[in-house]
Amino acid sequence: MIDINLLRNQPEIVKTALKNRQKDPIVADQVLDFDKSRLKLLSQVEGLRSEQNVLSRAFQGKPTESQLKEASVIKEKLKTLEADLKVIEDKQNLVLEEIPNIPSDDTPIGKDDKDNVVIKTVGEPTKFDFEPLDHADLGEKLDILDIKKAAQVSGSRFGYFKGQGAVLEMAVMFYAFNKLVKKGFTAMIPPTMVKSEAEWKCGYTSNKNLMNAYYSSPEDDLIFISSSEHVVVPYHMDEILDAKKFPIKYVNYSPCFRREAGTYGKDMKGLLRVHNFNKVEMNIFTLPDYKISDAMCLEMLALEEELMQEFGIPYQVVQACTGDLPQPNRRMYDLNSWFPGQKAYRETHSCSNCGDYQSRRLNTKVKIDGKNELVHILNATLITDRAVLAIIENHQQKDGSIKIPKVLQPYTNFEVIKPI
RNA sequence: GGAGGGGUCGCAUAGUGGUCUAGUGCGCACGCUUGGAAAGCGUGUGUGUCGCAAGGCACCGAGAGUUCGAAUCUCUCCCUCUCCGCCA
Repeated sequence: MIDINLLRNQPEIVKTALKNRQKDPIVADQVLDFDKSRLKLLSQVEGLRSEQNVLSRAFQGKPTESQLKEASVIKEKLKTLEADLKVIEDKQNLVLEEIPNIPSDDTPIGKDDKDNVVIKTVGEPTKFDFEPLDHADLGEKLDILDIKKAAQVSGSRFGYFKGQGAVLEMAVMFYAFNKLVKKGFTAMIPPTMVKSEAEWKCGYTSNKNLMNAYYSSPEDDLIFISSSEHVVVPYHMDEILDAKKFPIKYVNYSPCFRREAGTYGKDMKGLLRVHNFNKVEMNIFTLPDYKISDAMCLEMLALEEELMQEFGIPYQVVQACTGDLPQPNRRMYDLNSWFPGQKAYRETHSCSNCGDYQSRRLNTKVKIDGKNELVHILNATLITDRAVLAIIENHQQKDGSIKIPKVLQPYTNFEVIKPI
């Protein structure tokens, strides 16, 4: 949620942001209108409550008839005014929640992901002296991925990692996880279901379309996480953190669940777009200073890059434009890896600074010079299944085998996946 | 899933309808005292919100209700502890 004071004091900033993010700026005025009437009502209600309190304190023992009468009058007035206030508060919040975060100044302005800007290309698309296969074909030939069986058992957009494929998956996850633990991140394996309230505080579900993106169990009021961010970021809700311990860095491993509603027909071959995948994620809490948190965002990006370089995957770094920015983000980079089977760069990572957009509702603060300030919160992919697919495609050999990157070999205990 | 106990200011506790504008202890901060420290003594000590300010309002797990008035009574929910059941 954005700061209502920003909207009150500098509405133009919010309106420009809305425009750039392809939203109707009228919501800014709607909130301000509600805010005006709300404050008016609020001062009336508080005035009445004050009268009520004064009167109540004057009662010693039993109140007299006339005192009771006076109190009843106040009570009746309060009843209607409080109801009005509640209605207008709810209305205001509903619209306010829809306003996304203000993009950073250097975020390119654009309509959708087509306007994202490539800021870096590392390596060249892998060259082969044969026609490379995609991971689905390779996976079937080598018996390391089973998509057909998964379709029978669980439906479309699921997969089995099998045999050496399963070992490779675990090796990639654990290598990445351990790498950050060695760099001082706190390791986390969080719950994979979250109460709707905590999910709401993360700021994604105020965009109503997003509820469609999640699996949920309404009778239990639980939502399956689409990323460990949704349970690790609320880990510090309603806390005042110790400034001396900043930045607070977590590396989390978890399965992730996404309905992928509205993506019918897209990426139907292979396991690039699945309902259920594994991910190692970074979540960082920094002091509330964009200089600090934006620098941290770049540090996370560097870690993503380091890993992909170790795995020998060519990639591009893309800066998301205003139209492609998720609701809580002020800035986002995507890392797109080369997939020889598709002859295309595909998104494997993202890296975001959400500023105080999430901490405002989560009520996660830090005491600075005696004042409590909302912290900045960042999230970034370290590695997912998609990177495993990229390894499979980029390291395929003419004889149909797959070479395992050196850094992973101590974790897989094999150097190559050979055809059966 | 069943039975019972409990959730109060950083921590521990008191509080069972008006004296709670939440007391006390610990912790913390500052001061006095001291050669210095400890002890002792004194003062202070949360969050949010409205307001230029003075100050007001709200917050005792969350929400609703009863009442002139709720930490206190009622209802629903959440969390937690103990026991039983089930179970990796």
